[in-house]
Formats: sequence, structure tokens, C-alpha cells
Amino acid sequence: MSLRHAILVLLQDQEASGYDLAREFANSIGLVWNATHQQIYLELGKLNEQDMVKYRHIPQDGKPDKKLYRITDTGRDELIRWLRKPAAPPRIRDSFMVKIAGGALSEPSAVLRELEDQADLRRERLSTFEALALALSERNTEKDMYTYLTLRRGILDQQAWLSWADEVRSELHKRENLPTSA
Amino acid sequence: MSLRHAILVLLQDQEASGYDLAREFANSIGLVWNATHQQIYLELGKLNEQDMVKYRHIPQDGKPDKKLYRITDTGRDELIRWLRKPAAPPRIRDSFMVKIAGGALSEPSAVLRELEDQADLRRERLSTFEALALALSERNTEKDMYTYLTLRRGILDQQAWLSWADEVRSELHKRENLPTSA
DNA sequence: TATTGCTGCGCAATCCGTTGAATAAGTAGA
DNA sequence: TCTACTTATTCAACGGATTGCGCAGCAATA
Repeated sequence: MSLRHAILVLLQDQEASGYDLAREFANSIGLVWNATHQQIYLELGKLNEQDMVKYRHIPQDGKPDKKLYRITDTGRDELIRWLRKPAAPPRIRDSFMVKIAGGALSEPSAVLRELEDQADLRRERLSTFEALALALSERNTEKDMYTYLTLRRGILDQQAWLSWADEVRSELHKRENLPTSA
Repeated sequence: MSLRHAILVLLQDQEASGYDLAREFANSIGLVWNATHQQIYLELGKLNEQDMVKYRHIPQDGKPDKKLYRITDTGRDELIRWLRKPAAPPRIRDSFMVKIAGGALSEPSAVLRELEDQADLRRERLSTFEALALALSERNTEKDMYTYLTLRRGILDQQAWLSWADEVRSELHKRENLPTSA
């Protein structure tokens, strides 16, 4: 139940609309927590009822009106309280890995094909994160340091995944005498 | 929606009760997918209704009776069909990482304390996985190879996490002039 | 003797998450 | 011009997941 806390973290240093938050969930925070816009709007409604956030209504022309949310003192207290409690270890639900565990039922060539699809995705993420981390190399504020560390987590994670993929390729080729190219 | 498929993977080569499966979800498969006993019993009920599994009732004395489930041909077909469809990338929901992203609101010493708690857990998992992988070093069957690769994924993952923790420690100490010991 | 833990199954309430759709107006490109 | 995308919010339906509870008996430990 920390969608609310992820939102509060984002609202910590900027006023934002649900739409703004959804974009950030698709990018920066999406690295560690993801959510769709429906979830975000719903949660903002609840947070508002509980006085953790408040909003001002901004009429716009040319574009739809929007609500700019900001965190309240109650919200900040809740966030700090939550930061103090130990986090539960993330529950793992990786369907690709379930497929690997059941891999003996598939053709090795099919496993390799999907491995490459997943690897493409990881490589893409890796270069995105690396570019963002580079942009943060002159990190003077404490906040930037934490953003940088979050990105580093993503980078090390993708790298570990790709090393694992190398192992999978060589194990499968060892066994099946498939061509060594990807 | 691949709890059902994780169950089918487990039932592929052995008959098992809901209780047996729950134990495996807490151990081996828990590495890539976790589920509680309530979920498992419910899903077994649905799988049974859809003829993907069937069971025999085993009366026991000294212990409660149990139901031993086995996969049916329909179940195996469904599993193979599922293995062929590309897997969606896992959605990430790591509350500890949300805390890191919002770390600037905490005391660095509090962040370090929780980092060490999480690191203990990762180190524990790492040695469990390493022991299991070692036990599988003489892997003759295809199935064992896939189990081994699944474990390797867990091992590389824990190692990457621990390397990241080293980076966090040195960044925080750089900034705060805290003692360099953990 | 009392408590805890293991084996084994299940129900119910609630909450969280996903999917799909609706509304509404502007802007960019085929 | 028609289509598609962007900005912006919200509702409804469904299904998956979590939490809490309950039953039942045996074995081991404190």
C-alpha cells in the first residue's frame, strides 16, 4: 500500500496535477513503482479526503481545466511516519521467470527467442537510465543524490539481468548445439 | 494472471497437495512468484473445475486428510499454450526503493540502518540460493538446468543489490562524514 | 501442563489493480 | 480533411490479492 507514499514523495517538492504524476510514474518513479492514471486519480481523491493533499482548481483555455495538488502538513507527517517503519520485502511476480522455471516444456529455440525480446527491453532501459544518471553527475543537492542512487539501482539491475541472459544463452547452446549467434 | 501457471509448472513432475505447493511457493518458486496458501487453495479449486488438475483424496491418520493434485492433459495443454505467448514485463513495486527516492526527508543514519536490514536479507537469500545451485551442479536433466538457471537469476540479483548497497554506503558517508564502518 | 508449531483445508470481507470506456478541445501530420 | 495524439479527469466492472478468521489433531518443548 505505498502508491500513496510514492505520490507524496513526488508532491514533496512540487505541485502537480494527476496528469503530471502519471507522466512521472511512466518515467522517473516508474523505475521503482508503477501505476496507471486511473489508480493515481483515485488515490489523489482518497488523499484529499484524508487531508494529506489539497488542490487548487486551475481553469485553462485550449486545454481542459486541471487540479494542482500539493502536499499538506498532515501528508508530510504521514510520509515521515511511513519512512520510519521498515519496508516489507517486495513480493516477486515475474511471469517470464515462471516460464524459465517451466522451460523444459518449451522448445529451447522458443526460450531463446523470448529471451532476446526481454533482453532488448533491458538494454533499452539500461541506456535510458545511464543517460539520466549522466545528467545527474553534478549532483549538489541531497535530493539529486537520492535520485542518482535510485537510477544506479536500476542500472545495476539491468546489467545483472543481461549477464544472466549471457549465461542462459551459453547453457542452452551447450546443450542443444545451436548456432552461437544471438 | 500466472499463479495458475506457476502451479501447473510445479505439478508438471509431481503430485502435490495445496500444502506442499504452499511450501514450495515459500521456497523454490517463491524466488520468482509468491503466493499465500489461501490463494493457492482457491486457485486449485478453479483449476479443478476447469479440468486442468484432478485430485485423489488421501485419508491419513495422525494428520488431517489431504488432496493430492496432479496435472491433466487439459492443464498441460494450457501450460504449453501459455508458454508460447510472450510474457508481459513484470511491474515493479518496491517500497524500499520508494523510500530511497524520498530519502532526502529522512536522517541518513536511518536510511543506512534500513539498508543494512535489507542487506542482511539479501545476503541470507544469496547463500541459500548458492547452496541450492551447488547441489544442482551435476545437472543431467533439462529440467535441472532450468532450475539451475532460475537460481542463477536469483544469485545475480542479490549480488547486484549488494553492490548497489556498497555504492549507497559510500555516497552517504562521502556526504555526511559518518564513520565508514557498517 | 500450557504453549507453540506443524500438517491440512477452507471461507469471507475488503482492498488493490486492471481494463475499458466516456468526455472535450486543441494541435500536428498524412 | 481525416486521423491520431496530447492534455485532463473520471466512472464502472471485474478479478486478483491480502488479511483475518476458523476448524482439527498431533508432537515437541518449556
